[in-house]
Amino acid sequence: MGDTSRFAAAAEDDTRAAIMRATYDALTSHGYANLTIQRIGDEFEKSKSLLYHHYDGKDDLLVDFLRFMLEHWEAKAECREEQDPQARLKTLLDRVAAVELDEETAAFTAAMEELRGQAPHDAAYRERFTEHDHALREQFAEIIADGIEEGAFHEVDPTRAAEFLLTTVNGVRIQRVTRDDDGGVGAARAELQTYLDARLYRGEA
Amino acid sequence: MGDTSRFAAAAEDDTRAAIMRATYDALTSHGYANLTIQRIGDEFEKSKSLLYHHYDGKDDLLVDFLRFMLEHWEAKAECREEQDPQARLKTLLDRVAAVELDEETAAFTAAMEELRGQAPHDAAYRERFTEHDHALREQFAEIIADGIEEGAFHEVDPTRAAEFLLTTVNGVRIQRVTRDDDGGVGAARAELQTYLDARLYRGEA
DNA sequence: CATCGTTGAATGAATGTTCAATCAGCCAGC
DNA sequence: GCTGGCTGATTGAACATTCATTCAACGATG
Repeated sequence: MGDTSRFAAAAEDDTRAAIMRATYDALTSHGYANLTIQRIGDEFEKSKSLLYHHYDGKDDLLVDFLRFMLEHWEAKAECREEQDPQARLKTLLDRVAAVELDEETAAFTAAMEELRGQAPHDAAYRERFTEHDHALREQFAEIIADGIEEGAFHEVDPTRAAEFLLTTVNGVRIQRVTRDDDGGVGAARAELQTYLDARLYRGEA
Repeated sequence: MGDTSRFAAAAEDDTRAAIMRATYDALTSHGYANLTIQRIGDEFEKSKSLLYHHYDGKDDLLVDFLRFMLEHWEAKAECREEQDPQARLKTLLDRVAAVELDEETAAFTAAMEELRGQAPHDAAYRERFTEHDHALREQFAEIIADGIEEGAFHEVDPTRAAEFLLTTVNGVRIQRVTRDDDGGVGAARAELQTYLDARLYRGEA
Protein backbone atom coordinates (compact mmCIF):
# COMPACT_ATOMS: atom_id res chain seq x y z
CA MET A 1 0.00 0.00 0.00
CA GLY A 2 2.80 2.32 0.89
CA ASP A 3 4.46 1.79 -2.46
CA THR A 4 1.19 1.99 -4.30
CA SER A 5 0.15 5.32 -2.86
CA ARG A 6 3.66 6.67 -3.31
CA PHE A 7 3.58 5.70 -6.96
CA ALA A 8 0.10 7.04 -7.40
CA ALA A 9 1.11 10.30 -5.80
CA ALA A 10 4.21 10.48 -7.96
CA ALA A 11 2.16 9.82 -11.09
CA GLU A 12 -0.28 12.51 -10.14
CA ASP A 13 2.57 14.91 -9.55
CA ASP A 14 3.93 14.02 -12.97
CA THR A 15 0.59 14.76 -14.56
CA ARG A 16 0.28 18.01 -12.69
CA ALA A 17 3.81 18.97 -13.70
CA ALA A 18 2.98 18.13 -17.30
CA ILE A 19 -0.11 20.33 -17.13
CA MET A 20 1.92 23.18 -15.70
CA ARG A 21 4.47 22.73 -18.44
CA ALA A 22 1.75 22.69 -21.10
CA THR A 23 0.23 25.84 -19.63
CA TYR A 24 3.62 27.51 -19.63
CA ASP A 25 4.21 26.57 -23.26
CA ALA A 26 0.77 27.77 -24.30
CA LEU A 27 1.29 31.03 -22.42
CA THR A 28 4.64 31.77 -24.00
CA SER A 29 3.33 30.83 -27.43
CA HIS A 30 0.06 32.76 -27.44
CA GLY A 31 0.16 35.21 -24.55
CA TYR A 32 -2.17 35.41 -21.59
CA ALA A 33 -5.00 37.12 -23.45
CA ASN A 34 -5.12 34.23 -25.93
CA LEU A 35 -4.53 31.49 -23.40
CA THR A 36 -7.35 28.98 -23.80
CA ILE A 37 -8.09 25.51 -22.51
CA GLN A 38 -7.88 24.31 -26.09
CA ARG A 39 -4.34 25.66 -26.49
CA ILE A 40 -3.23 24.27 -23.16
CA GLY A 41 -4.67 20.92 -24.23
CA ASP A 42 -2.77 21.15 -27.52
CA GLU A 43 0.54 21.48 -25.66
CA PHE A 44 -0.50 18.72 -23.27
CA GLU A 45 0.44 15.15 -24.08
CA LYS A 46 -2.89 13.83 -22.81
CA SER A 47 -6.34 15.01 -23.81
CA LYS A 48 -7.80 18.36 -22.86
CA SER A 49 -10.70 16.68 -21.04
CA LEU A 50 -8.22 15.39 -18.53
CA LEU A 51 -7.54 18.92 -17.40
CA TYR A 52 -11.02 18.93 -15.86
CA HIS A 53 -10.23 15.78 -13.96
CA HIS A 54 -7.38 17.55 -12.20
CA TYR A 55 -8.84 21.03 -11.93
CA ASP A 56 -12.29 22.48 -11.37
CA GLY A 57 -11.92 24.67 -14.41
CA LYS A 58 -9.79 27.23 -16.16
CA ASP A 59 -9.63 29.63 -13.23
CA ASP A 60 -8.64 26.91 -10.81
CA LEU A 61 -5.92 25.74 -13.17
CA LEU A 62 -4.54 29.25 -13.66
CA VAL A 63 -4.47 29.93 -9.93
CA ASP A 64 -2.36 26.81 -9.48
CA PHE A 65 -0.21 27.85 -12.41
CA LEU A 66 0.52 31.20 -10.83
CA ARG A 67 1.63 29.47 -7.66
CA PHE A 68 3.76 27.10 -9.72
CA MET A 69 5.48 30.00 -11.45
CA LEU A 70 6.08 31.96 -8.26
CA GLU A 71 7.54 28.91 -6.56
CA HIS A 72 9.92 28.40 -9.47
CA TRP A 73 10.96 32.01 -9.33
CA GLU A 74 11.50 32.01 -5.61
CA ALA A 75 13.52 28.82 -5.73
CA LYS A 76 15.70 30.48 -8.32
CA ALA A 77 16.23 33.62 -6.27
CA GLU A 78 17.01 31.86 -3.03
CA CYS A 79 20.58 32.24 -1.88
CA ARG A 80 22.00 31.16 1.42
CA GLU A 81 25.66 31.41 0.69
CA GLU A 82 28.04 32.51 3.34
CA GLN A 83 29.63 35.54 1.83
CA ASP A 84 30.10 39.09 2.99
CA PRO A 85 26.99 41.28 2.58
CA GLN A 86 28.34 43.17 -0.42
CA ALA A 87 28.97 39.96 -2.35
CA ARG A 88 25.58 38.57 -1.30
CA LEU A 89 23.86 41.69 -2.56
CA LYS A 90 25.63 41.42 -5.88
CA THR A 91 24.70 37.75 -6.16
CA LEU A 92 21.06 38.43 -5.42
CA LEU A 93 20.89 41.31 -7.88
CA ASP A 94 22.48 39.16 -10.57
CA ARG A 95 19.88 36.47 -9.97
CA VAL A 96 16.80 38.63 -10.05
CA ALA A 97 17.93 41.25 -12.54
CA ALA A 98 20.82 39.85 -14.53
CA VAL A 99 22.27 42.04 -17.22
CA GLU A 100 22.56 39.18 -19.69
CA LEU A 101 19.79 36.65 -20.04
CA ASP A 102 19.73 33.31 -21.81
CA GLU A 103 16.70 32.68 -23.98
CA GLU A 104 15.02 30.39 -21.48
CA THR A 105 15.27 32.86 -18.63
CA ALA A 106 14.05 35.64 -20.90
CA ALA A 107 10.98 33.61 -21.83
CA PHE A 108 10.33 32.85 -18.18
CA THR A 109 10.60 36.51 -17.27
CA ALA A 110 8.22 37.43 -20.08
CA ALA A 111 5.70 34.88 -18.86
CA MET A 112 6.03 36.20 -15.33
CA GLU A 113 5.43 39.76 -16.40
CA GLU A 114 2.41 38.72 -18.44
CA LEU A 115 1.00 37.18 -15.29
CA ARG A 116 1.81 40.32 -13.34
CA GLY A 117 -0.05 42.26 -15.99
CA GLN A 118 -3.26 40.56 -14.86
CA ALA A 119 -2.86 41.76 -11.28
CA PRO A 120 -4.44 45.21 -11.78
CA HIS A 121 -7.91 43.71 -12.27
CA ASP A 122 -7.52 40.39 -10.45
CA ALA A 123 -7.38 40.57 -6.67
CA ALA A 124 -6.04 37.02 -6.27
CA TYR A 125 -3.10 37.76 -8.55
CA ARG A 126 -2.50 41.07 -6.82
CA GLU A 127 -2.33 39.38 -3.44
CA ARG A 128 0.22 36.88 -4.70
CA PHE A 129 2.47 39.49 -6.23
CA THR A 130 2.23 41.59 -3.09
CA GLU A 131 3.54 38.65 -1.05
CA HIS A 132 6.11 37.93 -3.70
CA ASP A 133 7.45 41.48 -3.67
CA HIS A 134 7.52 41.56 0.13
CA ALA A 135 9.57 38.37 0.23
CA LEU A 136 12.16 39.76 -2.14
CA ARG A 137 12.22 43.06 -0.30
CA GLU A 138 12.90 41.22 2.94
CA GLN A 139 15.82 39.40 1.32
CA PHE A 140 17.31 42.74 0.37
CA ALA A 141 16.57 44.23 3.77
CA GLU A 142 18.25 41.34 5.59
CA ILE A 143 21.41 41.66 3.58
CA ILE A 144 21.50 45.40 4.16
CA ALA A 145 20.85 44.98 7.90
CA ASP A 146 23.66 42.43 8.10
CA GLY A 147 25.98 44.77 6.26
CA ILE A 148 25.22 47.56 8.67
CA GLU A 149 25.72 45.30 11.67
CA GLU A 150 29.07 44.16 10.34
CA GLY A 151 30.06 47.74 9.76
CA ALA A 152 30.49 47.20 6.03
CA PHE A 153 27.50 49.37 5.08
CA HIS A 154 26.49 52.89 6.00
CA GLU A 155 23.59 53.17 8.42
CA VAL A 156 20.72 53.53 5.99
CA ASP A 157 17.12 52.51 6.63
CA PRO A 158 17.22 48.87 5.47
CA THR A 159 13.53 48.67 4.55
CA ARG A 160 13.59 51.91 2.60
CA ALA A 161 16.74 51.01 0.72
CA ALA A 162 15.38 47.51 0.06
CA GLU A 163 12.15 48.91 -1.35
CA PHE A 164 14.18 51.09 -3.65
CA LEU A 165 16.23 48.13 -4.84
CA LEU A 166 13.06 46.12 -5.40
CA THR A 167 11.53 48.93 -7.42
CA THR A 168 14.61 49.10 -9.61
CA VAL A 169 14.56 45.34 -10.08
CA ASN A 170 10.91 45.38 -11.09
CA GLY A 171 11.60 48.26 -13.43
CA VAL A 172 14.44 46.35 -15.07
CA ARG A 173 12.32 43.26 -15.44
CA ILE A 174 9.31 44.92 -17.02
CA GLN A 175 11.44 47.02 -19.35
CA ARG A 176 13.46 44.10 -20.56
CA VAL A 177 10.47 42.11 -21.81
CA THR A 178 8.38 44.99 -23.10
CA ARG A 179 10.98 46.76 -25.22
CA ASP A 180 12.76 45.94 -28.45
CA ASP A 181 16.10 47.05 -27.09
CA ASP A 182 17.55 45.41 -24.00
CA GLY A 183 15.48 47.61 -21.73
CA GLY A 184 18.48 49.71 -20.79
CA VAL A 185 19.51 47.12 -18.27
CA GLY A 186 23.20 47.83 -18.59
CA ALA A 187 22.89 51.56 -17.96
CA ALA A 188 20.38 51.14 -15.16
CA ARG A 189 22.50 48.53 -13.47
CA ALA A 190 25.67 50.62 -13.82
CA GLU A 191 23.99 53.65 -12.31
CA LEU A 192 22.55 51.48 -9.54
CA GLN A 193 26.08 50.34 -8.80
CA THR A 194 27.19 53.94 -8.51
CA TYR A 195 24.35 54.51 -6.06
CA LEU A 196 25.36 51.49 -4.01
CA ASP A 197 29.01 52.52 -3.94
CA ALA A 198 28.19 56.01 -2.75
CA ARG A 199 25.25 55.37 -0.50
CA LEU A 200 25.68 51.89 0.94
CA TYR A 201 29.16 50.50 0.76
CA ARG A 202 31.56 51.91 3.29
CA GLY A 203 35.05 52.70 2.03
CA GLU A 204 38.11 50.81 3.32
CA ALA A 205 39.14 53.61 5.60
CA MET B 1 -18.81 72.24 -48.03
CA GLY B 2 -16.16 73.63 -45.80
CA ASP B 3 -18.48 73.76 -42.83
CA THR B 4 -20.01 70.44 -43.69
CA SER B 5 -16.74 68.57 -43.84
CA ARG B 6 -15.57 70.33 -40.72
CA PHE B 7 -18.67 69.27 -38.85
CA ALA B 8 -18.52 65.83 -40.32
CA ALA B 9 -14.90 65.54 -39.30
CA ALA B 10 -15.76 66.80 -35.84
CA ALA B 11 -18.62 64.32 -35.57
CA GLU B 12 -16.36 61.52 -36.66
CA ASP B 13 -13.79 62.62 -34.10
CA ASP B 14 -16.52 62.62 -31.49
CA THR B 15 -17.53 59.11 -32.43
CA ARG B 16 -13.93 57.96 -32.39
CA ALA B 17 -13.40 59.58 -29.02
CA ALA B 18 -16.54 57.85 -27.75
CA ILE B 19 -15.23 54.52 -29.01
CA MET B 20 -11.89 55.11 -27.28
CA ARG B 21 -13.72 56.01 -24.10
CA ALA B 22 -15.88 52.90 -24.34
CA THR B 23 -12.80 50.77 -24.93
CA TYR B 24 -11.13 52.34 -21.93
CA ASP B 25 -14.16 51.67 -19.73
CA ALA B 26 -14.41 48.08 -20.92
CA LEU B 27 -10.71 47.56 -20.31
CA THR B 28 -10.78 48.90 -16.77
CA SER B 29 -13.94 46.92 -16.00
CA HIS B 30 -12.96 43.53 -17.37
CA GLY B 31 -9.21 43.56 -17.99
CA TYR B 32 -7.39 43.09 -21.26
CA ALA B 33 -7.75 39.31 -21.30
CA ASN B 34 -11.53 39.66 -21.16
CA LEU B 35 -11.78 42.65 -23.45
CA THR B 36 -14.26 41.78 -26.20
CA ILE B 37 -16.04 43.67 -28.95
CA GLN B 38 -19.28 42.87 -27.16
CA ARG B 39 -18.09 44.53 -23.95
CA ILE B 40 -16.74 47.55 -25.78
CA GLY B 41 -20.11 47.80 -27.49
CA ASP B 42 -21.87 47.62 -24.14
CA GLU B 43 -19.97 50.67 -22.90
CA PHE B 44 -20.55 52.41 -26.22
CA GLU B 45 -23.60 54.65 -26.61
CA LYS B 46 -24.17 53.46 -30.17
CA SER B 47 -24.41 49.89 -31.34
CA LYS B 48 -21.50 47.49 -31.50
CA SER B 49 -21.92 47.05 -35.27
CA LEU B 50 -20.88 50.65 -35.69
CA LEU B 51 -17.43 49.78 -34.43
CA TYR B 52 -16.87 47.93 -37.70
CA HIS B 53 -17.83 51.03 -39.65
CA HIS B 54 -14.95 52.90 -38.04
CA TYR B 55 -12.40 50.12 -37.73
CA ASP B 56 -11.41 47.10 -39.78
CA GLY B 57 -11.78 44.86 -36.77
CA LYS B 58 -10.77 44.28 -33.19
CA ASP B 59 -7.03 44.39 -33.82
CA ASP B 60 -7.29 47.62 -35.76
CA LEU B 61 -9.35 49.17 -32.99
CA LEU B 62 -6.94 48.10 -30.29
CA VAL B 63 -3.94 49.42 -32.18
CA ASP B 64 -5.65 52.80 -32.36
CA PHE B 65 -6.57 52.53 -28.71
CA LEU B 66 -2.96 51.97 -27.73
CA ARG B 67 -1.97 55.10 -29.65
CA PHE B 68 -4.80 56.98 -27.99
CA MET B 69 -3.61 55.95 -24.55
CA LEU B 70 0.03 56.75 -25.22
CA GLU B 71 -0.91 60.19 -26.58
CA HIS B 72 -2.91 60.90 -23.45
CA TRP B 73 -0.03 59.84 -21.30
CA GLU B 74 2.53 61.87 -23.18
CA ALA B 75 0.33 64.96 -23.15
CA LYS B 76 0.11 64.54 -19.41
CA ALA B 77 3.86 64.18 -18.93
CA GLU B 78 4.82 67.10 -21.14
CA CYS B 79 6.28 70.03 -19.32
CA ARG B 80 7.87 73.05 -20.86
CA GLU B 81 8.01 75.30 -17.87
CA GLU B 82 10.91 77.62 -17.39
CA GLN B 83 12.31 76.54 -14.10
CA ASP B 84 15.74 75.54 -12.95
CA PRO B 85 16.69 71.95 -13.82
CA GLN B 86 16.25 70.66 -10.29
CA ALA B 87 12.67 71.93 -10.10
CA ARG B 88 11.93 70.62 -13.60
CA LEU B 89 13.19 67.19 -12.63
CA LYS B 90 10.98 67.19 -9.56
CA THR B 91 7.98 68.29 -11.59
CA LEU B 92 8.52 65.59 -14.18
CA LEU B 93 8.99 62.89 -11.55
CA ASP B 94 5.80 64.01 -9.81
CA ARG B 95 3.88 63.77 -13.05
CA VAL B 96 5.04 60.33 -14.13
CA ALA B 97 5.45 58.71 -10.73
CA ALA B 98 3.45 60.69 -8.21
CA VAL B 99 3.46 59.44 -4.64
CA GLU B 100 -0.24 60.08 -4.18
CA LEU B 101 -2.69 59.18 -6.92
CA ASP B 102 -6.33 60.13 -7.35
CA GLU B 103 -8.61 57.29 -8.34
CA GLU B 104 -8.84 58.34 -11.94
CA THR B 105 -5.09 58.48 -12.45
CA ALA B 106 -4.70 55.16 -10.67
CA ALA B 107 -7.21 53.55 -13.05
CA PHE B 108 -5.42 55.07 -16.02
CA THR B 109 -2.08 53.75 -14.81
CA ALA B 110 -3.59 50.30 -14.31
CA ALA B 111 -4.97 50.32 -17.84
CA MET B 112 -1.61 51.40 -19.18
CA GLU B 113 0.22 48.63 -17.38
CA GLU B 114 -2.29 46.09 -18.65
CA LEU B 115 -1.49 47.24 -22.15
CA ARG B 116 2.21 47.05 -21.41
CA GLY B 117 1.65 43.50 -20.22
CA GLN B 118 0.74 42.55 -23.79
CA ALA B 119 4.06 43.75 -25.15
CA PRO B 120 6.06 40.58 -24.41
CA HIS B 121 4.20 38.61 -27.08
CA ASP B 122 3.01 41.42 -29.36
CA ALA B 123 5.70 43.07 -31.46
CA ALA B 124 3.53 46.09 -32.35
CA TYR B 125 2.92 46.87 -28.69
CA ARG B 126 6.58 46.31 -27.89
CA GLU B 127 7.62 48.79 -30.54
CA ARG B 128 5.27 51.42 -29.17
CA PHE B 129 6.45 51.04 -25.61
CA THR B 130 10.05 51.14 -26.74
CA GLU B 131 9.42 54.52 -28.40
CA HIS B 132 7.45 55.63 -25.39
CA ASP B 133 10.24 54.78 -22.97
CA HIS B 134 12.83 56.42 -25.18
CA ALA B 135 10.81 59.64 -25.27
CA LEU B 136 10.58 59.79 -21.50
CA ARG B 137 14.24 58.92 -21.14
CA GLU B 138 15.13 61.80 -23.45
CA GLN B 139 13.08 64.17 -21.32
CA PHE B 140 15.09 63.10 -18.29
CA ALA B 141 18.35 63.27 -20.20
CA GLU B 142 17.65 66.80 -21.43
CA ILE B 143 16.95 68.08 -17.97
CA ILE B 144 20.11 66.47 -16.66
CA ALA B 145 22.19 67.84 -19.52
CA ASP B 146 20.80 71.30 -18.88
CA GLY B 147 21.59 70.99 -15.22
CA ILE B 148 25.16 70.04 -15.95
CA GLU B 149 25.54 72.89 -18.42
CA GLU B 150 24.23 75.36 -15.87
CA GLY B 151 26.62 73.98 -13.32
CA ALA B 152 23.79 72.92 -11.02
CA PHE B 153 24.37 69.18 -11.47
CA HIS B 154 27.45 67.03 -11.18
CA GLU B 155 28.90 65.82 -14.45
CA VAL B 156 27.22 62.47 -14.75
CA ASP B 157 26.42 60.63 -17.97
CA PRO B 158 22.96 62.07 -18.78
CA THR B 159 21.76 59.07 -20.77
CA ARG B 160 22.85 56.60 -18.14
CA ALA B 161 21.31 58.55 -15.29
CA ALA B 162 18.14 59.09 -17.33
CA GLU B 163 17.82 55.38 -18.01
CA PHE B 164 18.14 54.73 -14.32
CA LEU B 165 15.43 57.24 -13.51
CA LEU B 166 13.19 55.73 -16.17
CA THR B 167 13.71 52.25 -14.75
CA THR B 168 12.76 53.47 -11.30
CA VAL B 169 9.67 55.19 -12.68
CA ASN B 170 8.58 52.05 -14.51
CA GLY B 171 9.22 50.04 -11.36
CA VAL B 172 7.09 52.40 -9.30
CA ARG B 173 4.28 52.30 -11.84
CA ILE B 174 4.08 48.52 -12.17
CA GLN B 175 4.33 48.00 -8.44
CA ARG B 176 1.64 50.47 -7.64
CA VAL B 177 -1.03 48.77 -9.73
CA THR B 178 -0.05 45.17 -9.08
CA ARG B 179 0.16 45.25 -5.31
CA ASP B 180 -2.38 45.57 -2.52
CA ASP B 181 -0.24 48.03 -0.63
CA ASP B 182 0.81 51.29 -2.25
CA GLY B 183 3.71 49.60 -4.02
CA GLY B 184 6.23 51.12 -1.68
CA VAL B 185 6.14 54.33 -3.66
CA GLY B 186 6.90 56.52 -0.68
CA ALA B 187 10.01 54.63 0.36
CA ALA B 188 11.27 54.23 -3.19
CA ARG B 189 10.74 57.87 -3.93
CA ALA B 190 12.44 58.97 -0.73
CA GLU B 191 15.46 56.83 -1.44
CA LEU B 192 15.55 58.10 -5.01
CA GLN B 193 15.63 61.63 -3.60
CA THR B 194 18.62 60.69 -1.48
CA TYR B 195 20.32 59.36 -4.60
CA LEU B 196 19.58 62.56 -6.50
CA ASP B 197 20.85 64.74 -3.64
CA ALA B 198 24.09 62.84 -3.39
CA ARG B 199 24.77 62.00 -7.00
CA LEU B 200 23.24 64.74 -9.09
CA TYR B 201 22.54 67.96 -7.26
CA ARG B 202 25.56 70.11 -6.57
CA GLY B 203 25.71 71.73 -3.16
CA GLU B 204 25.53 75.50 -2.76
CA ALA B 205 29.26 75.82 -2.23
C1' DC C 1 -32.87 60.59 -54.87
C1' DA C 2 -28.37 59.66 -52.97
C1' DT C 3 -25.35 59.36 -49.09
C1' DC C 4 -23.89 57.92 -44.87
C1' DG C 5 -24.22 56.91 -40.09
C1' DT C 6 -26.60 53.39 -37.70
C1' DT C 7 -28.80 49.16 -36.38
C1' DG C 8 -30.59 44.19 -35.31
C1' DA C 9 -30.25 39.92 -36.80
C1' DA C 10 -27.58 36.37 -38.42
C1' DT C 11 -23.15 33.74 -39.41
C1' DG C 12 -19.62 30.25 -38.43
C1' DA C 13 -15.89 29.55 -35.47
C1' DA C 14 -14.13 29.22 -30.89
C1' DT C 15 -15.02 29.30 -26.10
C1' DG C 16 -15.33 26.63 -21.38
C1' DT C 17 -17.46 22.72 -19.70
C1' DT C 18 -19.93 18.16 -19.25
C1' DC C 19 -20.54 13.39 -19.78
C1' DA C 20 -21.01 8.69 -21.01
C1' DA C 21 -17.85 5.40 -22.26
C1' DT C 22 -13.37 3.18 -22.21
C1' DC C 23 -9.00 1.63 -20.14
C1' DA C 24 -5.67 -0.12 -16.66
C1' DG C 25 -4.52 -1.64 -12.33
C1' DC C 26 -5.76 -3.44 -7.78
C1' DC C 27 -8.23 -6.04 -4.18
C1' DA C 28 -11.66 -9.67 -2.48
C1' DG C 29 -13.50 -13.97 -2.73
C1' DC C 30 -13.57 -18.44 -4.69
C1' DG D 1 -4.27 -18.46 -9.39
C1' DC D 2 -8.23 -16.94 -11.39
C1' DT D 3 -12.27 -13.95 -11.79
C1' DG D 4 -15.11 -10.10 -11.27
C1' DG D 5 -16.01 -5.90 -9.63
C1' DC D 6 -14.11 -1.38 -8.01
C1' DT D 7 -11.54 2.85 -8.55
C1' DG D 8 -9.40 6.45 -10.93
C1' DA D 9 -7.16 7.99 -15.21
C1' DT D 10 -8.32 9.03 -19.85
C1' DT D 11 -10.86 10.02 -23.95
C1' DG D 12 -13.94 11.82 -27.94
C1' DA D 13 -18.08 13.67 -28.76
C1' DA D 14 -21.39 16.74 -27.49
C1' DC D 15 -23.29 21.01 -25.09
C1' DA D 16 -24.74 25.87 -24.66
C1' DT D 17 -22.62 30.13 -24.86
C1' DT D 18 -19.82 33.71 -26.50
C1' DC D 19 -16.74 35.25 -29.93
C1' DA D 20 -15.56 38.43 -34.05
C1' DT D 21 -17.52 39.62 -38.08
C1' DT D 22 -20.95 40.46 -41.94
C1' DC D 23 -24.84 42.38 -44.10
C1' DA D 24 -29.24 43.88 -45.65
C1' DA D 25 -32.23 47.29 -44.22
C1' DC D 26 -33.47 51.71 -42.03
C1' DG D 27 -33.62 56.79 -41.31
C1' DA D 28 -32.00 61.21 -41.38
C1' DT D 29 -29.84 64.82 -44.02
C1' DG D 30 -28.31 67.18 -47.84
